[in-house]
Amino acid sequence: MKKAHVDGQLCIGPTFTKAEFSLIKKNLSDQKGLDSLADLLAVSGNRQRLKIIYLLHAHKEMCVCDLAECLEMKTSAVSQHLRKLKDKNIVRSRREKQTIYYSLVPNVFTSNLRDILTAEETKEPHSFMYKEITQ
Amino acid sequence: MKKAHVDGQLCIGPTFTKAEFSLIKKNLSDQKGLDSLADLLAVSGNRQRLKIIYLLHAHKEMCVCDLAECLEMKTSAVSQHLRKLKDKNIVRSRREKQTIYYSLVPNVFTSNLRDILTAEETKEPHSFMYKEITQ
DNA sequence: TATATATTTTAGAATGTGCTAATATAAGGA
DNA sequence: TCCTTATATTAGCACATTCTAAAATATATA
Repeated sequence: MKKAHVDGQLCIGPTFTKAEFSLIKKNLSDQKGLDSLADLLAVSGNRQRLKIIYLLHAHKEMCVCDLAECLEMKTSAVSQHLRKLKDKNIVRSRREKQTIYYSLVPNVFTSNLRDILTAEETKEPHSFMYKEITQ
Repeated sequence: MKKAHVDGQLCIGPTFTKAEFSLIKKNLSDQKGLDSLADLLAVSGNRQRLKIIYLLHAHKEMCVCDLAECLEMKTSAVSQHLRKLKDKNIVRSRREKQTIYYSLVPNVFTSNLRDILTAEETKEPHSFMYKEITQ
């Protein structure tokens, strides 16, 4: 089984053949959802935005200035975070008079997030995340 | 039910009382795992790093230059991504001669990621992420 | 209409991230 | 030992992100 030289760099370790690399690369580029998933994770993976997600998870819906008060942030900053969450279909909004209420969109991604948040609640810090599965 | 003025800003919409805000803020700061979870999501929420996670999910273990070849990146860049993933206990490494093999750490977080990646595989792009749950 | 409340948008500054190129470290083999 | 391979580290640049402050927009009410 002949090993493939990596393009610019030298690397002839105990790896894959050129044909195998081609297959792996093809399969990788076929996973069209990966980039979208990365974007969803990135938008959720901000401390303030995850707190927003948590608050909406815990309170069903909240307006911008409620969130600003809870997070001790300017409404302007909260609004910018909410726009990013809305762009990724993580939250939605409804208007009632001047007030705009935000809530989590019930989709597969937020449902996974809710599961993680529920499991995390009332637990020791980090216990959920870092506990290794030994099987 | 008297409404609370939000600190610097004016906001007396149909929101919570000061006492309720206190409780919500206290509960929020009690959720010690939120920041760690945000950090995990942020590290996973990078397109190249998620591809690394996907490749390790699909191939059990790979060395740095295998990953570099598949991702068409410099080994240096891959190595920097791997360090971030290792810092968050998402991947681990083992040495065999000069070669260092990386694999996913089997913990609750990576197990959730694997579930999402498995569900995403063989599906239409975006179908998994954006399909709304109507119940 | 004028004024107040609620939210959004924008510009700009500070900070963070991800890459390249160069260098360093580590292990194997001549 | 010297040279090659494999990986890691560092500095520095380009670009992205997040905040503040100010202005804009939208709605409600006197």
